[in-house]
Amino acid sequence: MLSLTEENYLKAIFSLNREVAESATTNAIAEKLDTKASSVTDMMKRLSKKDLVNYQKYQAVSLTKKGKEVAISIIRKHRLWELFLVEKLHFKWDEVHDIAEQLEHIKSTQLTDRLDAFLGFPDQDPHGDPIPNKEGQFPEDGRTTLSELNQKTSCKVVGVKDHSSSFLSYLESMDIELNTIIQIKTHHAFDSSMEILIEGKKEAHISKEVAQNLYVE
Amino acid sequence: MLSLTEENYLKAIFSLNREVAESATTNAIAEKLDTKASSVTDMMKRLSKKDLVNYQKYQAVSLTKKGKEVAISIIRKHRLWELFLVEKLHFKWDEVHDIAEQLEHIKSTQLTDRLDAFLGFPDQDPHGDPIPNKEGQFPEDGRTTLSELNQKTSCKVVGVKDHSSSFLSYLESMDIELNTIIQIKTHHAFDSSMEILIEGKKEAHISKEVAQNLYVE
DNA sequence: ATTAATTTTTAGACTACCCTAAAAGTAGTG
DNA sequence: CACTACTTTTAGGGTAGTCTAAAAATTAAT
Ligand SMILES: [Mn+2]
Ligand SMILES: [Mn+2]
Ligand SMILES: [Mn+2]
Ligand SMILES: [Mn+2]
Repeated sequence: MLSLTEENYLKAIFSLNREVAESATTNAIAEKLDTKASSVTDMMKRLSKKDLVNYQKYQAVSLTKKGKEVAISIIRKHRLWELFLVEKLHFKWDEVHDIAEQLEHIKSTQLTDRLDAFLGFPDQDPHGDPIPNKEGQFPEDGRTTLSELNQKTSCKVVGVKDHSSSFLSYLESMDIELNTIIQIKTHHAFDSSMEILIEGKKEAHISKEVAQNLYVE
Repeated sequence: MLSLTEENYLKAIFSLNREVAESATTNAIAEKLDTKASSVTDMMKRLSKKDLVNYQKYQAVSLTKKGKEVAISIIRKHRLWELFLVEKLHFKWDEVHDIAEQLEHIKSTQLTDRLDAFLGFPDQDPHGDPIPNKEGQFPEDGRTTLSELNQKTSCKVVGVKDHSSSFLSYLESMDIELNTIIQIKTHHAFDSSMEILIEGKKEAHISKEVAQNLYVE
């Protein structure tokens, strides 16, 4: 049985290596988990002994098959709980992450699977992130960001890339949420910023950074 | 912020003192939490320093106001989650306790209150136990056990006193569950056992112990 | 009132996890 | 190749929580 701490390390390594291969270095992991490099080294030795990570001194670490399975199951639980909180308990999408950080560690396969069924076997969480199924497979995700679209096109918000509370509440303040319709009026070439129309009502100017972090279709 | 371990100690002390006053001795607590007396002594010192228990060497321990509040909030969460598991995720009543033991430690007042609302502000868990409200008050509970009733009377099962998995699955095997109708045919005086009719269909003989652990009305 | 049995506490040690400071390894630069 | 900057590991120590074995206190019995 793994501890909450071990599970968090595995999840951190998984997400680092998902973004950029070979990027799960001691320092990167420490940063992500808000701990110190020496603590990471310590933990890598223990996880390695349990055959959860491939660790060699001074080298970036990777997950073993077993480690990957655990990480994915934590992510699955995290996202299912987030969806539950939003859909059933009416939380807003920027309020659920911290609670899900706790709920993701509840150990009961039955519970996870029944929650999955209760939610109708969803394949996206409230932030538009893919929810892996019982077998650990991620649903296909051919998502486009707003920044990839041309002028005069119209689209619907289906997710965010950046999940930070600051970004989410910025969106909230702009009245942008899941399923909001956005029309691109102008796409400035020089700084990639945009003039947009939100829900056909409100005009706004958004920066390149914002456009790159909004998934649309 | 309290640790899971501290919370479990508080809950154990609360339930010991609920049943019999002055009964939260070092040994009793150790037994309840499946640990050793020396560990309990150690923890009592720490909880005492945090003003959660009143502890004096060699004496039974009691909870302070603060300690009682924490214990009740854990119990509230435990019972709300149990009800959620049964009502919404269709678990059986003998399957939910262990999962609720984990869920009761999730820290978010908002979550608890919204779960409460989602379930319609219930005042009983799936085992018929009272669920304290947001203010920590237990709903009035004037429950009767089957053993208190006379011959030729009829009643409905509304809860159990003993929550052990073994008792619950014994009931399951007898087709006795929440809301089952039971008619008492004979109440033997010498051993307090009973001949009963379950749901008007099935006859059965039950012992005093069973009758004393079934709440009915 | 002694002695015996039982309960509780202390002493000392262990694991998981974390930290700081110092040592060692790796990489980049002239 | 030597020097520097940076990363990682080691050494040593801290806290929370646990355990066993022994000492001390309490309770029960003679
Ligand atoms: Mn999240
Ligand atoms: Mn986590
Ligand atoms: Mn329970
Ligand atoms: Mn518990």
